[in-house]
Amino acid sequence: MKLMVLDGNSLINRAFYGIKPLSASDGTPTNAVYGFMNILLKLIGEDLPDALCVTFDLPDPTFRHEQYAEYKAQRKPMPDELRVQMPILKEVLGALNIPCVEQKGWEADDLLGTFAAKCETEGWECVIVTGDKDSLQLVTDLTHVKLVKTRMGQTETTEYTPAAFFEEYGFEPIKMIDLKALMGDASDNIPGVAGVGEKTAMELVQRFGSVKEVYAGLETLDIKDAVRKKLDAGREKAEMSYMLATIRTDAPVDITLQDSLRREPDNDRLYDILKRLGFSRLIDKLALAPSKLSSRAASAAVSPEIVEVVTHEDATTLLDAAGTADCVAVQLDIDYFDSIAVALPGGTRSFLLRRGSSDDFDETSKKLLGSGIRKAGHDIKEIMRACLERGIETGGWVFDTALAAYLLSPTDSSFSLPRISEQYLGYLPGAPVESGGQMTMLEDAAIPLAEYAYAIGLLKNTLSSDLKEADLAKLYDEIELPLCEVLAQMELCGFLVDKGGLVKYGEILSHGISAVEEQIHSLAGEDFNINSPKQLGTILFEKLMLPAPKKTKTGYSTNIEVLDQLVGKHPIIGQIKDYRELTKLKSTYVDGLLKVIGADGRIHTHFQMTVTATGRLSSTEPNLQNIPIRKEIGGELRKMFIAGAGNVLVDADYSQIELRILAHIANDPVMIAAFERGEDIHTVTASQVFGVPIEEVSSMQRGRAKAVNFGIVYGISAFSLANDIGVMPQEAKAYIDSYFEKYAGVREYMTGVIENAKKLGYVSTLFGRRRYLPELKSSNFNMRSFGERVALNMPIQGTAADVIKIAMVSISDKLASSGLKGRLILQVHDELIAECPEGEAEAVSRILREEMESVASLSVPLVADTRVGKSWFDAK
DNA sequence: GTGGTCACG
DNA sequence: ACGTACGTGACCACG
Repeated sequence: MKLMVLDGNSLINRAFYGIKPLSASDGTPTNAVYGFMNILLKLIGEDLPDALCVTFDLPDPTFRHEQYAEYKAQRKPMPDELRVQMPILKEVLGALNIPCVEQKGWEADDLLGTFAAKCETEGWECVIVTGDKDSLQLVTDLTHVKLVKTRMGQTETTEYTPAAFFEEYGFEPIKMIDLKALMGDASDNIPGVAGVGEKTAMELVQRFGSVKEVYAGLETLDIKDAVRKKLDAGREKAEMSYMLATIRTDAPVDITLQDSLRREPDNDRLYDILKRLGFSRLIDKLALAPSKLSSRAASAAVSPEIVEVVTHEDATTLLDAAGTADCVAVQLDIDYFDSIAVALPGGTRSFLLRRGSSDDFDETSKKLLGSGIRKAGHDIKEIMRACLERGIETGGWVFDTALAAYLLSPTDSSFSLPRISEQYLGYLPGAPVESGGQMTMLEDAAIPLAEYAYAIGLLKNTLSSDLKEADLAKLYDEIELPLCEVLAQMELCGFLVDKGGLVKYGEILSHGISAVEEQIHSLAGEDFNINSPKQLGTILFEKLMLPAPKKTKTGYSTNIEVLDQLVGKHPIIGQIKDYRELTKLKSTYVDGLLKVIGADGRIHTHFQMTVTATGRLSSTEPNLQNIPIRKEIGGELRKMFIAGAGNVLVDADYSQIELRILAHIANDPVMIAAFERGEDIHTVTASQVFGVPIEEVSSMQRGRAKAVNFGIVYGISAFSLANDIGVMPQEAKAYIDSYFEKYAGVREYMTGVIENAKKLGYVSTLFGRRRYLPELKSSNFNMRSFGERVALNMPIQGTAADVIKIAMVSISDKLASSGLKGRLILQVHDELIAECPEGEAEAVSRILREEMESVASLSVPLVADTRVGKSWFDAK
C-alpha cells in the first residue's frame, strides 16, 4: 500500500508564486488552485497511490518554538490573492474526496512526519510531496520525498530516496537534523551555531557524521581552530537547534490511513466548482460532464430551437430571409459537405439542412455559400479552402468568430467554437443532450452543428463590440479578414516538389546515415540507439567517461551545445553531430515531406492564423516555414522545391525588418540615419559599440554586434548575450551599456514600453494588435522578467507580422487586377514566394517589391529584395 | 502525452 | 538573490 501525503501550504505557495495570475470570470484569483490541481493530478498519475491526504498547518506560535515567537510574527503575511484561494482549494479537495488534515499548533513538517511514521508502523510506502527541503530528514526506504519546483509555469519534481539523497548530500537523510543544528535555518527560526554556514556544516556532517560526534571529539578532531572556537561557543545553541530541527512524529491527527484511502470524487460538485473557476481544460481532462441540473440551467436560456429545412419551400423562405439579413451565421461540415446550419440574426432558431433530407440540398447550400449572402463563420479560411478544393464558389464571409477571439486575446489556449462560446456567452453548444424526455427527429450528430451556427450568431454580436472597444476593428476588417482568402488561395495553390529528386536525396542521406551509424557503434564498442538521449548519455558520459557539462531533469544533456564543447575530446562526437544532422533531414524533411505531397505533386501546407502570441502565421502539415537553409547539406533540400513547367519562382524578403521597425518605434536618430543611408546595420552597430570607424570593423566585431542587435529585439540580458557569443557576462554587459549609450532612443523605448505595459496590462503593435501581459504583475521574478522581455519583443515582431500581412493582401489584389497568372504560394515571416509564368517574372517581382515596400511609411525605408529562379534554392 | 532535440524567422 | 533571450512545429524515445 502506498500513501501520498501532500504539504498543502507549501504546494499552494509554490503554485501561487510560480504560475502567472489567472482569475475566474468574477475576478477571483485562481492561479494557486489551478497550479495545485495540476501538481496533484500529475503526481497521482505518476505514482498511483492507494491513499491520499493533504496537510495544512495553522501554526500557533505559543505552542512550540516559543522563544522565537517574535520572529514568526514578523513573517510576511499571506497576500490577499493567495488567502482567498485557500478555502477554494479545500472546497475542491472536498469534492475530490481527499481528506485535509489540520492541527492547530503543529507545523506542516510535523504532520507529514506523523503520517510517515504511521506508514512505517503499518509497513506502507509513503510519498511526501512538498516544496520544502525540511522534510528530507524523513526519507527512509519506505518513505520518499518528492520535492516540487515550478519553473515557467511547469512543475518539476525530484524524488528523494535514501540513495538519491546520499548522492546529493553525501550523508544519510536523518543527518539533515545535524546539518540544520549546525548551520541553522532562518526561515524556520533555528539559530544554529553562530559563524557556521552551509559550507562548514556540510563538511562537518560529512566528515564526522553528527553533532554529537563533533562535540564529543571537539578537542581532538581535525577541525580548524577558528571553527572549533565557534562550535565551542555555540554548544547550547546547537543542542537546542537539534531539537528544533527534529521533525516530530506524534502530532494528534484524527485521520487514519484507512480514512485516506482513495474514494471516487463527487463529480457533480467538482464540475460545478471547476466551472465556476473557469478550469475548462481540467474539466475536459477529468472527463467531467455537466450534471443534469447545471446543464439545463446553463443552456436553457440560449439553446436554439432547431428547425430542419426539408421542402423546397422551406429552403426558399430561408434563402430569402438570409439574403435580406445583414449577416447570418453559418456552420457546415467541411469534411463531407453533408450538412449546413444557418442562424438568422436576432432569432431563437437554427436551421439545419442535410443531404438526403433536404430537397435541393446542393442547390441551397451553394446559394448559402455564395457571395450573395453575408455570413459569419468560425475559421472561415478553412471553409474557403474546403470550398475551393471542391470547386464550390464561395464569398460573402464578413465575420470569423475564431479570428475575432484571437485578436481579442491571442494567448488564450484554444479558439475552438465551444470554448469561446462558453467563454464569451456562458453557453456550451454541442454539449451532450439528455436522452429520454422529448424525442427529437434529428440525428444526434447534426444537433451540434445547429447549435454551433446559433452560437456563431450570438458571438458575432459580442465579439464585434469587443473588437471595437479594444480598437481592433480596423486590424480585423482590413488585415485579418481579407487575409483569409489570400491564405486559402495560397494553400490551394501549394508548392511543387521534385518528388524523384527528393527520393534520391533521401537515398543519399540513408547511405550516409548507415555509414555514420556503423562508425559510431564501433567507436562506442557496442550497438545502441543513437536517437535515444538516454542511451547516448550513458555511452558518452559513463562508458566513454567524457565530462558531462550539463544535465536535464531526466538525465544528461546531449544537445548540440554540449556536443560542441566535447568536440576534439573524442572522435565519436563529430560523428554524432553528423548523425543528428542526417537523420533530422531524412526523417523530418525527406520522409515527412514525401508523406504530404498531394496527387498534383504539390505540397499544400495549412497556415494557422490563431496560434502565435505575436500575430505571426504558423504553418503545419507540413511546416514549410522551417525548411533548412543555414547549413549547406540542408540547403540542398530547397532545390527540391520548384516551379512548374514554364514557370519560375519569385522570392522576396524584407531586409532587417525587425530592426527597421525598432528604429521607427524607438525613433532613434542614429539607427534611423544608418537605415536611411542604406548602411549595413550590424556593421554600424559594431562601429558604435566598439568605437571604431565603419571601415575598420572586424568580422568578429560585426558578429558580436549582430548578436547584440538580436538580443535587443528579444529583450536582452547580459547573461544570455554572453552565453550566445561566448564572452564573459561583464563583457556582454559592457556591449549592452555601450549600445544604449549610442542608441539612446532604443533605451528610452525599452523603459517606456515596459512602463506603459504595466499601466495598461497589454502591449500593442503599430497597427493595434494586442497581447495582454498578466506576467508583469507576477510576484515571481522570472515570470515578471519574462513579461518584460515579451513587452519589448511583441510590438516589434508583431508589427513585422502586421506589415507582411498587409503586403500579402495588396500583392494578391494587385496580381489579380493586373491580369497576371502569378500567385503567392508561401510566406515565411519576412519572406514571400510567388510562382508565375517565366514571362511574368519581372512584373511579378516588381509588384512584390513595390507592395512590400509601400505597406507603411515609417521613419526608415522598408526594403525588400527579390530574386527569380527555377527552385527555391536558386531564388533565394 | 511529455520531454529532448533541432529546423526556421 | 533570483535564472535568462522572442516566436514557432515535427520527430523520436519513453513512460
